[in-house]
Amino acid sequence: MSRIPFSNVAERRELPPALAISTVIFSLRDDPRTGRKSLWMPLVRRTREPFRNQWALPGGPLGPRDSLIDAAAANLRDTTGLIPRYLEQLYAFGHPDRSPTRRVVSIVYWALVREDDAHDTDTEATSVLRDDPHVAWFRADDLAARQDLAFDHQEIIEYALWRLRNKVEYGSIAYRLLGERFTLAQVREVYEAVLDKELDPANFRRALRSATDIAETDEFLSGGKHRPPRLYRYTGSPTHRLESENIA
Amino acid sequence: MSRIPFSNVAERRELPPALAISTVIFSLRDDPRTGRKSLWMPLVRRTREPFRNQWALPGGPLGPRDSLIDAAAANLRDTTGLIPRYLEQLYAFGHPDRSPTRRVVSIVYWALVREDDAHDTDTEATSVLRDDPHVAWFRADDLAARQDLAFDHQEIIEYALWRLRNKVEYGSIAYRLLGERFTLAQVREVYEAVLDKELDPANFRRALRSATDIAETDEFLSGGKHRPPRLYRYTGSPTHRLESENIA
DNA sequence: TTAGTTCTAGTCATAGTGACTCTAACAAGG
DNA sequence: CCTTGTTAGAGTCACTATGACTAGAACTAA
Repeated sequence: MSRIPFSNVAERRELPPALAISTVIFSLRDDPRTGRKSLWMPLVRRTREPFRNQWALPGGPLGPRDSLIDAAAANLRDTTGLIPRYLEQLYAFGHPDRSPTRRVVSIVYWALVREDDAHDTDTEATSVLRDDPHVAWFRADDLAARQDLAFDHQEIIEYALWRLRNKVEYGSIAYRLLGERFTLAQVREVYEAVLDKELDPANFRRALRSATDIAETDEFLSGGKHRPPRLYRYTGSPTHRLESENIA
Repeated sequence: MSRIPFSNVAERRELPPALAISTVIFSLRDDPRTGRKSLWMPLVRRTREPFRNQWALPGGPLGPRDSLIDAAAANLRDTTGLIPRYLEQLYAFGHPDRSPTRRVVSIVYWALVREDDAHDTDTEATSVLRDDPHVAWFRADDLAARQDLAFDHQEIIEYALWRLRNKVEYGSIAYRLLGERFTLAQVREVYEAVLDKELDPANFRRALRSATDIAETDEFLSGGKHRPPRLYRYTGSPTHRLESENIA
């Protein structure tokens, strides 16, 4: 690893572009504002220039022996402690001026994390330095409107949100944000959070029951102050287009 | 540009990954086999190792001042002479072993070219060396099954074909593969070629007329041995998600 | 003038969907 | 024990989208 000194930014820009991997992480959380569930994501605070102390997507360099998705998963674990249930390539961002120093091309992945997994990590991360946390969670909708994020990360988040909302296979998305067993109402909550609109429970139920990748179990979820709903499980295959992508 | 000598492949692999841009180009052509139109794409013959003399996707390095899409367009013009009507990022391929020499991460774009534009270039390219052409056109379906392409380009083509067939906005795709004015039957030919199945003319007509991004003109296409069909034009906006992407 | 072709309009049955109603099955509180 | 509140889950109705099909319109070629 030889570091070559350059006198100014212009010269650094003529270097071959550096390659970085970043990840947009989605999880589901209770939203104190609306009372419903909504989409949240963790950002990390930058410790170095440029954009020191500003919030950024977790990311890092590409290891010499890692595939792109492995690099994304490894980095995600190192920076946030999270292990995603889903990981898919989002887009490669490479505008020449997206980094003020040397040119960086970022291959961005997007990940889905279960609510339980995410909450564990959250407390763990904030317990280190509660006043100045290294990782913090934000409402996805808020971030898409903020202007103080590092690099072009606000634009990336905006695009990730768009992709999530225009994803065709919502079935698998809901499953990966929930646990092994779930009620149809929970799936509906996922849809409502992602699409940001209320759905008719009866019609939604009818649609889901005609979906092939969800099967009913013999278990029911008791404890609510109402009729116990039946639990369902995901039966669709975890594989996707492009083998070895995504995560079980 | 200093070239550092390395004794073996293993050491080269520890270098930072090189970045390359490649493009999968689709165009529409008469298919002598089926008699209908089908999807074709041009490949270039490699002049250097590795995979010397084998067919590969057109591609090249990323210029220091070009955006990713500009690099794709520039390279596409230089290697094949083609100017695409549509250009969108497909995927970033970065498996550690996809190149036998040093590690290469390829950001791949996919392009749509009009039949007229493509045919000009074809004759131009083959006229240079008719026996051993630099560029040649292949049926997309055939390529997706071939095993003798350079690098992982067969896999990339397979994925590009899958993406094209699962594209939601077919309207704009048909428009970009055709000219400014087109008949509804021509649009149907595009759909039939892409989806690889026959469509009912009357039903297809009904569906297209309810689409908002196609408007009828006062012109008709005469010359056929049948009732002259009306000509239509595309009125949808060329802009897409991610500004400055795609091409007018 | 006739035959052959495609364009174009229309019908009919069916599948899917949004809005809505109603009953079932629990918990909580008197 | 019984009422009330809540959500689960089944079902109805109207409307829309779509596949299969029929038939007339408008051209060319012979």
